[in-house]
Amino acid sequence: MSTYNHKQVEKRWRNFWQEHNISSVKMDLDKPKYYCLDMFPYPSGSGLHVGHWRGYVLSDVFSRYKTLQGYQVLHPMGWDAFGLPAENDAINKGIHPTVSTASNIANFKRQLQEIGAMYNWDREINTTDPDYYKWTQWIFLKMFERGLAYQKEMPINFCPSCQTGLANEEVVGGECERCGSQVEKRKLKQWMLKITAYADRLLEGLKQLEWPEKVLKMQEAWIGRSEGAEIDFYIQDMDEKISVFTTRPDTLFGATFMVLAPEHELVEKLTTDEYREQVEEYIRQTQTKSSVERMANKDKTGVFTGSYAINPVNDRLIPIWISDYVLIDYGSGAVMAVPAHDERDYEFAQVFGLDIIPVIADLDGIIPELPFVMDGILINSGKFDGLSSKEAKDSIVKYLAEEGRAVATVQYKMRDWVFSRQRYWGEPIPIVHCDSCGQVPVPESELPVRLPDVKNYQPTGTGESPLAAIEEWVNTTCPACGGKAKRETNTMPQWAGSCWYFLRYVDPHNNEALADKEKIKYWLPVDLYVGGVEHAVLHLLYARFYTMFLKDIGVVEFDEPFKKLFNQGMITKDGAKMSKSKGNVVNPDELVEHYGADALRIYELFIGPPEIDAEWMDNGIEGVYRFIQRVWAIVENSVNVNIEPTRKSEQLRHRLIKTITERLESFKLNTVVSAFMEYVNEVSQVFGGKQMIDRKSIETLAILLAPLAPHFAEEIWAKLGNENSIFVNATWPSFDPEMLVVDEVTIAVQVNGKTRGTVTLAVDANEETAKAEAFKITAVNNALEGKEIVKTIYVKGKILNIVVK
RNA sequence: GCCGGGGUGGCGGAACUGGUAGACGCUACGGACUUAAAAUCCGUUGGGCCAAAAGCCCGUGAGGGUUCGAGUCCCUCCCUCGGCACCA
Repeated sequence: MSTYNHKQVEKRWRNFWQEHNISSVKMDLDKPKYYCLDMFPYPSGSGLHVGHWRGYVLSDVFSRYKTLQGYQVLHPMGWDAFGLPAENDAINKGIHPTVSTASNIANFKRQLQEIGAMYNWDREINTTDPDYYKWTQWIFLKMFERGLAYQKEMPINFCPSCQTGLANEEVVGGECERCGSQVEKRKLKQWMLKITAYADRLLEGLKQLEWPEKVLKMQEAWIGRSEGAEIDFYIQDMDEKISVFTTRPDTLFGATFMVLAPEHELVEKLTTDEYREQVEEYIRQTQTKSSVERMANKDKTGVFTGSYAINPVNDRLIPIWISDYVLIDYGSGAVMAVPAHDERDYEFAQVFGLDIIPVIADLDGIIPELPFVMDGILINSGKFDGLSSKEAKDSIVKYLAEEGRAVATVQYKMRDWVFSRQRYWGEPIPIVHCDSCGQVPVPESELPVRLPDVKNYQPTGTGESPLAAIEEWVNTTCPACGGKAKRETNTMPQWAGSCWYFLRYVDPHNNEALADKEKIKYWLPVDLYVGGVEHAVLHLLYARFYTMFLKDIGVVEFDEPFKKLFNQGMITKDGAKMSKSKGNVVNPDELVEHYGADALRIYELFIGPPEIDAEWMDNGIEGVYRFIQRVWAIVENSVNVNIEPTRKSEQLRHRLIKTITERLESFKLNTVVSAFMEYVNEVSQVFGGKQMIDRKSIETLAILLAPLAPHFAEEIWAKLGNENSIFVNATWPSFDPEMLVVDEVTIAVQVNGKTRGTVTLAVDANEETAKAEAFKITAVNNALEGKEIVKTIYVKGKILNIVVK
């Protein structure tokens, strides 16, 4: 008997699939479709480890399962290839990003092919391909046309030593990731995308998604909608007013001071000469404080400006302070401080000895310990006394609104998206700056604006992108007036290309549009999106935003691109996330070599519940390997022998179909594997423990195994005499419920809830029969001795419990 | 601090809607085959009492509760991993 030679077999079938174009898929309106998408990777130099494999195996299992069920399955792969590592390599080693990217992609592709994954390679995309980023730029232009892309002065991270702007993810603990210098803030004109215009839709849309609760919550928190009011405060002896946002207008009578962000535009005007020195010193301090310090130290600091505002409900004069606990970019950058009912204001009032007036009592009318931040009943609030917080929020805003001094509003934590990077390796922003015409979009016919080749990737030192140094590229003519103009030298962030890539896969070579409308209509939305939870907010929010925008301009017909999201858990080694620096990376290549891709695939599933983190065990794969060998031995023993199925073997077979199907559908993939093992253990006993089974059982087993172990299943399928691929020939089997009915069942016998033994009965045996059998058990009789039976509980097929006293 | 996940043998984990806790796999030990080894196959493997078996006791992070019966439901708490964090 020959052992199963995975190396030969897997290679042969991979060739077969390639030669017969098995993975190619076309739109077919007569068939149902299934779009199974992996988050496409950034092709890094270090390749894939077994942690990455987990998600890819999962999506491939699902794709193959759906294929066997007769769906047209779109399961594409591509490369999110713009990004910093390639650019850094270019700076440090002088390798052109295109070159390093291409070789990394080749390695990734090899690894993915070794998984045996059924990717539609004829639809491969690459975000750095000009034919692709042409459309990334096109979407930007459409946003620009509609006022959703605009420029604004924004502080960016700047490394004084590397002389370059840094992305947030390159700043670690306030220091430059590469050289360790303190990162500074520099104000530069940045491109922004007005994602806030979609805040409500982004929030609302979450309701219809089958996403992990965790991700929905994270997005909700990120959008951070809060309802409240804007209230105007006049300034004493000055023709100015300050507007504040509050969610608690019911506490307005308790506002005893006001706090502005140090950057607030009125600070200078409000500061009296007496306090000017201190105020300026404080502002200077906050500016030099790194964001890390500002976050770490939550002790309240601040200074008085010398001016007073007037509380609009009681005309009380309240001092105006500045403090860095008030953020300039939320609300109006100013707050009314109600120390009795807000923890931060309370702390501030304590530090500086400011008045604290309670205006909310609890529901029993008692003033609780301050600060009391819950809703309650109003006190010390003039004619509003006695109202509940809820009523008062309304009434007070209405009252002030009559005089135009308040308006109900909604605020979001989400900010507009800073969309420019001072980088070479990204999509050029297709805008031209003309002295007479201003910002002029590059005409669609001139897209793509290609990245020029450069010799030197060194940053310019001005905080501009390296593109700024390429004069022949920067200097151009204005598309509007034909005069001298300069190209925008900022590039797009890495997220840009991934915001819409799932659309391109349906029509990757289209030159006329980002994708054909009919094809979009057929394939989208994505039925299953598989990827790591690290993209819970940014990528998944940006992609939703893009989709909504594309719907608004008539490119797509749906709001939400990803119906169902699945986040696979991380695979850890020695209790830690796998990383090169920790030296705990498990490389799949050797495992594939030794045990085969199928064994590795199955182990990736078997390791634990797919959504939960799992610890890698080197010898865990051994068990899976043995399982494959064992099944192979059974197949070899049986295939040329004529074995008649028995009732028992048929029952096991039908039960297996049911179990595997149900567990696949509910993503309990670790238990899919154990179900196969249990089946093989049991079925090999059926025919006298001879490690042989009937042909029908082998056939079913092969099909059910095919999503998990495609090469292995093909080999069995061929051994059965089939000539084409199992994925072409076979269809997913169904089970007969009648075959699941068992006639005997073993149930537990308990005395007072403690199990004392088991009895095997006919499924529909009555209580008397059950009891009679139970009384034959020594342990049951021991427990009953000298006791009185109070009652018995008998649940057919489940339990017999005898209650005694 | 807030939100979410997790806590079950030596290890990874199973357990439907409350019904025999520890399936399946790993490890370890014993045995068969072999000149020997590898591979394979068979058996044992939560802890304890007992020479052994029968039998009994304990056992799903801790403590309470509901129930004939709780890993599963309710209350209080602990540990751990992630996310957010001065958003008024």
